[in-house]
Amino acid sequence: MKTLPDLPEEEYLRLDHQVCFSLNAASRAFGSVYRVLLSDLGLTYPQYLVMIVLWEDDDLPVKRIGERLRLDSGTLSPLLKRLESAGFVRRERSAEDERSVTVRLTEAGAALRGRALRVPRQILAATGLSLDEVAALRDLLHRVTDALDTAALDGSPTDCG
Amino acid sequence: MKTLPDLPEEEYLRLDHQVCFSLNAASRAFGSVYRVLLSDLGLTYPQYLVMIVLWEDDDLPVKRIGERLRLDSGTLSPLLKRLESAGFVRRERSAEDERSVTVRLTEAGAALRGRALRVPRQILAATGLSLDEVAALRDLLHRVTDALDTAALDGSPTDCG
DNA sequence: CGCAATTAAGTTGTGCGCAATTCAAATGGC
DNA sequence: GCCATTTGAATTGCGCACAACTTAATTGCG
Repeated sequence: MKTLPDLPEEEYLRLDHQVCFSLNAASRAFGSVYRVLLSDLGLTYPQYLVMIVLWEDDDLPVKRIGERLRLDSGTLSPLLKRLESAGFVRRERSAEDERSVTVRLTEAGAALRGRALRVPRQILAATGLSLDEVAALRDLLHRVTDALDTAALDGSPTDCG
Repeated sequence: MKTLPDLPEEEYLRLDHQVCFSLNAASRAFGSVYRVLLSDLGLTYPQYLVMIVLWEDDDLPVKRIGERLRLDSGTLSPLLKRLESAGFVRRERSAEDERSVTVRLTEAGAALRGRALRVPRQILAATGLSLDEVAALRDLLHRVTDALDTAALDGSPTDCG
């Protein structure tokens, strides 16, 4: 199984060939559009993601939220504090396990969902993609993410050659 | 021309359906792998991108670098300062236009390219994608980015309905 | 020419993302 | 039961991304 042809390394180093850069650029382009749509709701995009998780499944420990979003407490702790002071969630120490902090929607947080419902369609429209293309893109990205995670875990210098 | 079928808004709000999240996750997965590879060179990923631009085309004003990477001076100014104090670039006011600052590789910066040549292949290998798949992904991402940029410029609430 | 508008960098402030560390609570081996 | 280990959050520190603003140089209109 051969994945890498014998092209000069020079070629691969060009900016135009960097997938990661395209990915990065796309991610930031999304950011601009989301920023406009979400400013109405008083949310940043990462905060919106946390709210989506809670709208699907309320009353979660920080740990679980982090697992779903691939974020650690270093990112989530301050973010959740901001969501709390915005009045969208409440945080309380778990009774069974005093180490754990449970995050729960407030009424305002739950109510916000209604106003958020229109966002995904607007975003989808802004991408100019069909639903099939979106699905294809998502699957491709999942594959890449999994592969990269594996490579990172192996810590291997991915011996190629 | 119909791009959006009549599914309940609820469906679209699920985390699994958010392309942007997949994109985000992929971007961060790339980050972990790049971090390991680039720490050898003493570069962060955004710094690496700036170096790629300069390796392709040395002696550029900050403005041009920003255009290629979609970054503004608020991001580039401190980043370039760090590259300068790392000894990889030099910054000097342009003679013809005193407003402009020209960025130029030092010998160390130019020499670094040799050690960076192996990075793209390692990254490509880590993605587990074929060259064709990479190209397809890149094209799809470019399309999305362009569409999102247009939507952002229009500032339109992307009337869908 | 003279002055308003534009342009290029830089600065400030906010919020992420992540590594590294700290602390307290829980767990497991003996 | 006791103590080392592990675990969940929080904190600290650094770098990036971006909005908003500042400053200084240039352009262009009258």
